[in-house]
Parts: sequence; structure tokens; C-alpha cells
Amino acid sequence: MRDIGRAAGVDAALVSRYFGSKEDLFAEVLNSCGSAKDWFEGDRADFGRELAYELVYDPPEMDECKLDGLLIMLRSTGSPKAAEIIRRSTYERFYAPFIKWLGGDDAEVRSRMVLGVLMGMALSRDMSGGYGLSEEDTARLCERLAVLFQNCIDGDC
Amino acid sequence: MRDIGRAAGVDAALVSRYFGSKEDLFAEVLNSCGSAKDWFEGDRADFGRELAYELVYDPPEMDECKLDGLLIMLRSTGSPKAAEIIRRSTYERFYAPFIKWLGGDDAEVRSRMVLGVLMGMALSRDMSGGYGLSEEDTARLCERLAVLFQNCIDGDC
DNA sequence: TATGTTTGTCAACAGCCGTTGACTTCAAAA
DNA sequence: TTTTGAAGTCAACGGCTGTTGACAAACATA
Repeated sequence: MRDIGRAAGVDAALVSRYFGSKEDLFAEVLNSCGSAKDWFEGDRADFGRELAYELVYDPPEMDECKLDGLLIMLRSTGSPKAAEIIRRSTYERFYAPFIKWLGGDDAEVRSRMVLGVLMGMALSRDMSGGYGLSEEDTARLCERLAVLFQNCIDGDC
Repeated sequence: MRDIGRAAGVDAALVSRYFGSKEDLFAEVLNSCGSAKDWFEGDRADFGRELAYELVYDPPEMDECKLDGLLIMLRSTGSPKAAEIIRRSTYERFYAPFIKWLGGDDAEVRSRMVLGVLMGMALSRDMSGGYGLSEEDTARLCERLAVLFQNCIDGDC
């Protein structure tokens, strides 16, 4: 809380006053982060390529917090108190709309796979600060992820 | 520390005495967890299927802590202090042996993808306590993950 | 001008944290 | 039997945590 206050140029007490408890703030941050909606706007045939591009090339600081919401959640699954908030938020803001968008009787499996891969790669990138690959390898990674994501949503992994 | 002591039926002070600082203990736990070695023993053609099977069907409590080591690390990447320990440990015990086993000039890309997917799916499973899928969907998930992993290491994602 | 509300600071609280040093118990070696 | 060293407990420390209540300044409204 004191760190958050300092980052906002404000006393920590004010943060408590505005957001109630620390957990309330946590939930509010989660809900204010971008959701999966943006991914469903373009053409379905371009889904894999667009997602891969965003994952590989979008620098984290330019990222409009779409993936950040996921990362915050991922890293907090160790705390039992936060786990329930996270489970609900993840489902409502990522799985549910994704399943609906995908359609079909195996939509749950496919959404599970796409989001699993997405989380893993985002975390992997975040852990080592970028991918630490050569320019050539980075391009290859993006290309293959595009195919992988597209295969996932098309159901022929 | 007090929780750890209680779980061991021992005073917290003894934990400090034995392992030094809390971070020393953290590092020691990391190193005592299973590494990626076990995955490289079987036939390479079965790699995808075996990994998928372990990921989907091995109940967490029976898991010989192979994936647990990864999960511990994943969840702790938020702490800057732990981040460096984690980066080193992940690389030495997962990426490096994997890259060596894979071989080829794009081994880094392929290892990155396999481990990324692995982490994501393990975390996804862990977050919601199992996958919450029907028996039929679970089988489908396992099947597709097998193909996905195999494609990843074969380089034709 | 008087009044009430928002915006904010400050000090203090109770409680938890990792770690330490003094102390006890106990078994093995001399 | 004495001695030594390990195994373990206990209380306490300084520091950090989230939260609260009292208070001050600025500002809008009557």
C-alpha cells in the first residue's frame, strides 16, 4: 500500500480510503485491465497471426495492459485469498467470451489450449525480459506461434 | 517461516538455523525439485504423447514434483529478489538440457515454445484445480496437446 | 460570509515477519 | 562419568504491513 501510494505521489492512507481494503483494490485493478474482447474483432482467419504478433513484438511498456491483467493474475495464484477472485475474473473476462466466440462442442478444449499457450508464452517472455532471441529466431518464433494459435482455434492442433 | 516450521512439526527458529536465510531455503527447494531430465529418456517420437499424458492425467499429488518446481518459480516471478534465482534455475535445469537434447539451429525457438506451452498449461491446470472438463473433453485435450508438443519439437508447428 | 464536502497528511495502532541469542535436552564419544 | 556437540525451544528484537481516526487545507454551495 505504501509503495502504491508513493507511486501515485500520495499518502498510503488515501489509497485505503479510496479503495477500501487492499483486496478490493486488487479486484478493481483486475477489472480495469483489458480483457480478451479486442482479440475477437478481426477476421477469424487472421486470429493466430495477430495474437502471435502481439505476443512477440508488442513491447510490454507499449502494451495497453491486455496481457498485463493475465500476468498479474498468474503470479498471484499462490495466495489462497486471491485465488478465488482470480478464478472468477479469468473466467468472466477471458474464458467465457472466448468460448462463446469460438463456438462448437469442443470450444472449451480449444479455448483452454489457446489461453494456456498464451499465458505460458507471456509469462516466459516476462520472466526473462523479452525472449532473448536473435532477430531471425524471433521472427521464426512469431511465425510458428501464429500457426500454433490458428491450429488451436481451428481444432486441428 | 513459521508456517514451514509448523508443517515440519518444528519451531520456526530451527528452519532459519538449518537453512540460513529464507532465500537460501527457497533456492534449495528449487534445486531439490525434479528437473527436465526425465523427459528425455524415452523415444523422441513419443515425446509429445508422454508429456501431454503427464500434464493432463498425472494428479498433482502423485506428481513427483517435476512440474511443481516450475510452478513455484512461475508464481514467484513477481518478487524481484527471487527473479534472478529463478531465471538461473530455470535456465540451468530446463532450457539448457532441453536445447541440448533437441539440437539443430532453431533449438532455442523450439525449446522456448515447448516450455512456454508446458508452463501455461500447468499453471492453467493448477489455477482451477484440474481442468474442469468432461471425461471426453479431457481425452481430447490430451490428444491435441500430444500433437502440439510433437509439432513443436519437430519444428513444424 | 458561513457551511459542508472533498482531498489529503500525519501519527499511531495492532499484528505479522525473518532472524537471533540464550537456554534446555539428549545422545554419543572420551 | 564427564564432555562435547547436535537438536530443539522460547522469548524477544527491529522492521514492515494494512488500516484507522484526528486533523488541516481547499473548494464549492447556500
